[in-house]
Amino acid sequence: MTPSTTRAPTKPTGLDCRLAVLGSDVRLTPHRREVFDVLASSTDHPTAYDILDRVKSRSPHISLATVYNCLEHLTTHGLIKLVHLERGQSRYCANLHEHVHFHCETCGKVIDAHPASDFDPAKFWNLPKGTRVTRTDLAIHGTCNACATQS
Amino acid sequence: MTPSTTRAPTKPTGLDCRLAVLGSDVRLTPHRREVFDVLASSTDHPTAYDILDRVKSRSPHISLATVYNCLEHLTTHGLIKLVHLERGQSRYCANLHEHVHFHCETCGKVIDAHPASDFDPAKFWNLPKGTRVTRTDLAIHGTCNACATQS
DNA sequence: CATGCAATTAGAATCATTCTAATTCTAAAA
DNA sequence: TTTTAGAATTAGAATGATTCTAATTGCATG
Repeated sequence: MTPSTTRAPTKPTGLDCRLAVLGSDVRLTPHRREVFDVLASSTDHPTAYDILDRVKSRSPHISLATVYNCLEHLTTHGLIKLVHLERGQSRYCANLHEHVHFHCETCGKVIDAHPASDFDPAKFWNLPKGTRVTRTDLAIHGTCNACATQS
Repeated sequence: MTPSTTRAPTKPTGLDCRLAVLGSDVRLTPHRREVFDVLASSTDHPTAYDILDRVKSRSPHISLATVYNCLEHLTTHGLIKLVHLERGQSRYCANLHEHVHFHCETCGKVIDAHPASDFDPAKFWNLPKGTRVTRTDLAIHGTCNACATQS
């Protein structure tokens, strides 16, 4: 597949779903919609494999490659967030509210935590002059209540 | 190699180097020492491959497996820190002072930023009751001054 | 209804890391 | 001082996660 010319993506019409985010128009094919819905209804920060498993109940023939493609598309269009807490599989998150991730190092659970007050972490650190900040990722590692009490 | 009994690690003596960190005594073999020294004199948050390249100038026969082993040992003993900013290779950091990582999404550079005032990020977030925090990782993503000005 | 590109797919390829089994080294026991 | 047990190191295989490739399918426009 070596296209000789490039053309703007087909405009979304008909069966396509659309979602307006950050002022841009994101085209959602059925698969992309399903991947997004699965993630939006998950609170456990699933991996690509987890998402494949869950989407399969509705679309049994979807492939891992398509899940990765959809996740990539959704991420670059700002509909979901990619989370890197440790080595190995990336995790995904559809919570677009300002939040941080608490990661339990015992059971591996990831919990969203929301700010107690409005707060810009970037203000607290001496960043070099001229630095432009686009996003901050705060990961808090430790032991969750369940693991802490049963030990 | 299937040891029938387990014995406490050999006590460091003679040629072994030692470093007292966080109250524990960390045994440093020559390779571990070299890996640590390379990292301590680097400010660019090198990957395991980067470290292998740099250590090779002193120990041409060191293997990637040994570099990983040394990094693992140094990490679990608190002498260095593991940094996950994006997909792919992990990065390592010997700066044990409280700091965060600024990651330039254009050139990939990683810059340490130190706190402007004393600050506990965990205080600003509503963590579930009973949560124990062991460490926090703050990654700030954006564009560094050099990349911002030349675009 | 034909055309062209986007989306999807299966499977191969790549990349990062960990594992395995053999070898070497070192410190303490004999 | 020699022996010896286990730790460290090694090369290369294996695994796991992700990306790439090439072929196919689906859809919207001409």
